[in-house]
Amino acid sequence: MDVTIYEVARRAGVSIATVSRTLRGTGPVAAKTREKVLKAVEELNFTPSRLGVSLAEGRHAANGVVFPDLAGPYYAEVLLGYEEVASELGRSVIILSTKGRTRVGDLIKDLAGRVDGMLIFGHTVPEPLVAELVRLGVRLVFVSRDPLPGADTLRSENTASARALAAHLADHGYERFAFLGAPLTSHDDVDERWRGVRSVLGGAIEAVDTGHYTVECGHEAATKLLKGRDRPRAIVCSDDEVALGALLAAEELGLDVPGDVAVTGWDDIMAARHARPALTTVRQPMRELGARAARALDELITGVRDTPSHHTLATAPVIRASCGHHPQEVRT
Amino acid sequence: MDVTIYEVARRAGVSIATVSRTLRGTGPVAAKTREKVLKAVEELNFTPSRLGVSLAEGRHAANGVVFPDLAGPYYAEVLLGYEEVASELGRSVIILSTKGRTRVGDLIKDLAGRVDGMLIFGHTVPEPLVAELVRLGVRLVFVSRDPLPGADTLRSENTASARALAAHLADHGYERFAFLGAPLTSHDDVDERWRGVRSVLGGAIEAVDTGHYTVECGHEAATKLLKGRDRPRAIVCSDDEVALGALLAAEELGLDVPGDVAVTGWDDIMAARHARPALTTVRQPMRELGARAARALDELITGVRDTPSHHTLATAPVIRASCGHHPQEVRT
DNA sequence: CCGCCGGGTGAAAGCGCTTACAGACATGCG
DNA sequence: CGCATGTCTGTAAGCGCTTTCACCCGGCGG
Repeated sequence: MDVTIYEVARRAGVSIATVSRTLRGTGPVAAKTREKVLKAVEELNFTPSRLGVSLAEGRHAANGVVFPDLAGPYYAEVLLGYEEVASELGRSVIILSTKGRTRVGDLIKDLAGRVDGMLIFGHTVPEPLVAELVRLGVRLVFVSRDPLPGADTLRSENTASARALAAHLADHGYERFAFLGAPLTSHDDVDERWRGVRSVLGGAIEAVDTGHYTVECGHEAATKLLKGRDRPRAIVCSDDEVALGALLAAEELGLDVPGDVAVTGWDDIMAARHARPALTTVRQPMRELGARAARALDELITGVRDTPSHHTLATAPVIRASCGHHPQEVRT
Repeated sequence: MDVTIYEVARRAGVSIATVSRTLRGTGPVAAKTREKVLKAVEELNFTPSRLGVSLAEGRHAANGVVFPDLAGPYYAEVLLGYEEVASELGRSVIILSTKGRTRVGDLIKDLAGRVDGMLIFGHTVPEPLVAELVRLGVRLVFVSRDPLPGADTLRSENTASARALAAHLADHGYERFAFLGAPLTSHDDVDERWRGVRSVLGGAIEAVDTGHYTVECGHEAATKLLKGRDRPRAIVCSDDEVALGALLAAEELGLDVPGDVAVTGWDDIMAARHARPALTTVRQPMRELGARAARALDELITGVRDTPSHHTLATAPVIRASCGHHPQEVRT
């Protein structure tokens, strides 16, 4: 990777400008000259240095993606959708996970210096830093957070599906519910889900904090909940991983799902379909979320659009076995 | 992001060389000068352009990761382990998925121009291109492929664990087995698993091709297999996703697992533990695979080591419910 | 009092490319 | 035949940084 445009030019007997023009198709080049250049390029196996190109062009042709973790399938799926489109658009994707990182600010700033724009998940980045990035003119797209000025936001619908899910559970005839989720403080997806559910179930549902959205935390919180008196008849979980933890807890306690207690998740990750029993959840178009984010970012970078856009993608409940018995078996 | 080192120098009343020296701590700088420079940096909120630094330094401080897909949890996990260490070592990671891509060669070459080295999964990249990359002097680490000259390889153990798994199944008293996997042609992980299993079970096991390592392919192949006459008593799957497909197939056909047919997977992905029934599988240290790869690549790049190394990480069967009934319940 | 040494600094040469600008050379027209 | 008009090509100025080299200057030993 250390043959430069100068060597090509020398070998072809032309100037580096001509080589550049030939390769990029900018400006006129005589057919004979082009041929000579291409031949030299071929022989030397020349690939323009990305660094040189970027420096001269003043753009990176790369995007960043910032996420808290890749452990669950959610981020991986969105990332995948993103990468596919970004690559199509000729941009590389640089990833940055913030989990367990100290000095996230520095990492983000370094990243900002390597890309033309970035996708940031939810509230991964502290608000002041977000403001600074916006001020610096970094093109930003946020996935799954509430709209903010100066950047695109993209998320999937929560409230309506939460209502639909709650209504479905109510139809099963249950009367006491619990909502298992992480801190319900910030304006994030889970908060909206909680509010959607509560708007239907009202005082019949109580919120329980799990700390994090993981199987372990769900397991722990559910165990406590199910062991206690006044065990809820149905547990609505903030996401699938917490729900899987709840399922495990019920199993260990010898409780039948959905006979003794119903459980629902959110996201429809791979494991949901295969769980014991199959998990009723809400499907998020994760890959499309990523794909749309990539296109949005591209618009921002190329300047096709300069006013922030805020979109919400539709979601839908996926009714499986964990929420209760259904007359005719539904299979997904 | 457009304040340059020149502006800082002007504001601090020094030359750009001094600014650079101050910031990088290379060369002597008088305390008073340093202070002036730092003050100017602070006021202008200066961050050195990554492009400029890289061009001058002749290195990218970035690594690439090439994988076929991020759909399953396997790649995501390895990637996560990789990113964590790479970031610790001050390197960004650029991802490239080859799934459904045409002109993979160009993509890889472009990537090669953006990084100091890369991690490539298995046989994602066509062999001639691998050779070219090696020839070009790109630092390479391959994960889960057989050793090749000129690059590091890192994989997890297959044969011994496959034998152990097969022995365990034999202990259950089964006599007819099937191996469900993708084309057993290349020298890859699955091939080793197959040979390990067969070395124990001999003629009692037959291989069935699934085409791809996906739930759908596993489902399809297993359905055919289980519907046919001479249904095997146990199905050893090439990986967890195929196994999940097999589990689904058995369920649909009204067959009890492990009562009517036993099923095992490989990888111990998240869904394995939660499957109906919990899936017996082999645990691969996915995250560690990634972490080790990152360190190996770093050694290659920094020049600490220049001879390729080839390592194999240990794996172990995880016995759960899908392989048969066990006297005392094992829970993981 | 002289010469040396070394800390501190700046000028300038890259790093590999793109592109504005200008020059060279044909060609076509009046 | 002269000139305008193109077409093609080369020169050189960046892009933002690192680093070598040379230089200046004060302090020290001789």
